[in-house]
Amino acid sequence: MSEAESRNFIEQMIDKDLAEGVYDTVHTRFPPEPNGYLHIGHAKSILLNYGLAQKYGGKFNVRFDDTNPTKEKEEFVESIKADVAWLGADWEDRLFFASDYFDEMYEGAVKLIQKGKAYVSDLSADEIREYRGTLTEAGKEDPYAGRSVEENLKLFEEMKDGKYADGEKVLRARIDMASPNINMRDPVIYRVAHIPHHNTGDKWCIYPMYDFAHPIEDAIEGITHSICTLEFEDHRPLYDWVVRELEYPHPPKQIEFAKMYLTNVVTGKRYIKKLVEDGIVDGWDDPRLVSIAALKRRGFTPESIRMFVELCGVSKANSSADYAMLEYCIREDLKLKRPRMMAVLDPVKLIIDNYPEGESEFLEAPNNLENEALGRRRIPFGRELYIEREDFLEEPPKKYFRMFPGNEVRLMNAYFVKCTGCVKDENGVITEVHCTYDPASKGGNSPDGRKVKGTIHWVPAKEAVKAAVRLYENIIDEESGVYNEDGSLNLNPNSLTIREAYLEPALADAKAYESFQFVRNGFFCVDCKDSKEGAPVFNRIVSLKSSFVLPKKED
RNA sequence: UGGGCUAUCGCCAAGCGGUAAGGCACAGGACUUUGACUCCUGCAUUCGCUGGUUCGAAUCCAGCUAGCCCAGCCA
Repeated sequence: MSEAESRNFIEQMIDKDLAEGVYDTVHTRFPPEPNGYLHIGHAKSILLNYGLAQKYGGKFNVRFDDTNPTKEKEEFVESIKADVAWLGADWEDRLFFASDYFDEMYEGAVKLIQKGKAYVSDLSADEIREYRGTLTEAGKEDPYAGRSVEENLKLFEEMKDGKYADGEKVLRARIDMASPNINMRDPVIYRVAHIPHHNTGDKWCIYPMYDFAHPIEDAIEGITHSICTLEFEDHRPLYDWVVRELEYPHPPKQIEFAKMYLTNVVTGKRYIKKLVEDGIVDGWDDPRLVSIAALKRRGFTPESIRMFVELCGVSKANSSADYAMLEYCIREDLKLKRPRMMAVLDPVKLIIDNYPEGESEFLEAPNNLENEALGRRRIPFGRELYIEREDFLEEPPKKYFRMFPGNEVRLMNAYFVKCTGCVKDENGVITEVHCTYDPASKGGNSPDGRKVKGTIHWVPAKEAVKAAVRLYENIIDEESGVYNEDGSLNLNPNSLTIREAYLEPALADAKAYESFQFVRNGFFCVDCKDSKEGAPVFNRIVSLKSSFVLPKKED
């Protein structure tokens, strides 16, 4: 890393801190609230924090920010752990819960009260809102702000002991009711909630608010750079206030960056919930979604997501990356490390008229031309094959290099064949394509050196295995954007196509999570949920780029 | 409308007073047992706008404009 590579703004800030001796190490964290599934946006935060720790030889924690038991669930703790681990962000032995620090947070609150920096208020939620003022008007002092330290101490302890009902009393930080920053107008830092907590059970009936808890969590863990998203910028003065008033010796520093999502994807919890409830998707891990679990099931690799995050960069400008960038990353990752097999998604029979009836043979083929380490395979070959329906055209347009009467093409890894015609049924649908082959061209090259322009893939008719193959498109209709005028989602009715495809026999035993490149049809992954032993179901991860498009028919 | 933040190619994004990196996308061309991959080539006289400072500005200053965030006892 001796190159003068450009550093993002966070790295520049860290460099400065290190150079000035503000910190002598880098310690980051990923602090999810266990209230839902992680998605691609979280992946950015995870990999950013983890990557920074790696880059600077520091540490990375995972910490569940579970300060609000009304929203959190144990099941999300497990799914989040699985997703972070899958992405490769290693927290080693540093997996924490904010709720483990409730004692220290309580002591912190007491300390603030003792310093006269916090007070118990009896105002209702509505009254607090009224007293807070508006964006343009200053707030008014809380009528309970004048309570003595002793009284506040006593009241706060009683809150802890369960003497008050939910909402009856709160603890507020005494800062500045006239601050232009609304977050500084005596924010509530503790509330009463008689709800069992997934981690602490019913030990507590008061819970700290994010703004008070988060800086303490960071300080306790020795976090140096607390990286969060832009909407917390206005909270930074409060963050700094807490670590200052609580007198932490090495206060952490909050740095904000812009979240970045993909264009035309849905990440909102309530929308996804509705898609699941309406049966439009088959769960939070439906391959059309961009939750980490969905991306994994679709066949994306951690490497591809890492590449994507790096490619996108980090900044403070709100932005939305093209889905094409993600697609590029997964193609890039998979193209050299996955076998390339032949699969026919829309089959039509090809009959080689001069191939002896009843005979067959095995042909050898490399699993990946550019990567010999992936080995070779043997494919059965015979008189009858299946080819892609679009690979034969009775009347080809210009620059069409595949099958048409009189044209010679190569059957990939097999022989040169010359198209002789086709057979149609009473409706004019092509049922068979006929050709003759050149036995001398075995392997795909003719000894006389003649060339063909087109190479097409095929599978043997008898030995081919049938399998369900699912093709995906964006679940959102891209033309009209994500939302309809009424706020509902603008769905693409063609987001899922299921095909009964013919595959090379070798593909019959593919295991869940295994992925392949189907020649010309894209990258596919064996679905981990719907596949059964010997009956894989394939999800298309991404298609291949194609510069050949049939000209549109003119009416 | 108070406060905070942002604005550089269709999409990301470098740039930090010395005369616009890179990637994706796109378009040409070469190569090819995947019309894929790979390889070349092209793609902002211009940095939201307007003024100012300067020999010199995307970078500094002033004033506009647009977008995002904040009035949870959510995070």
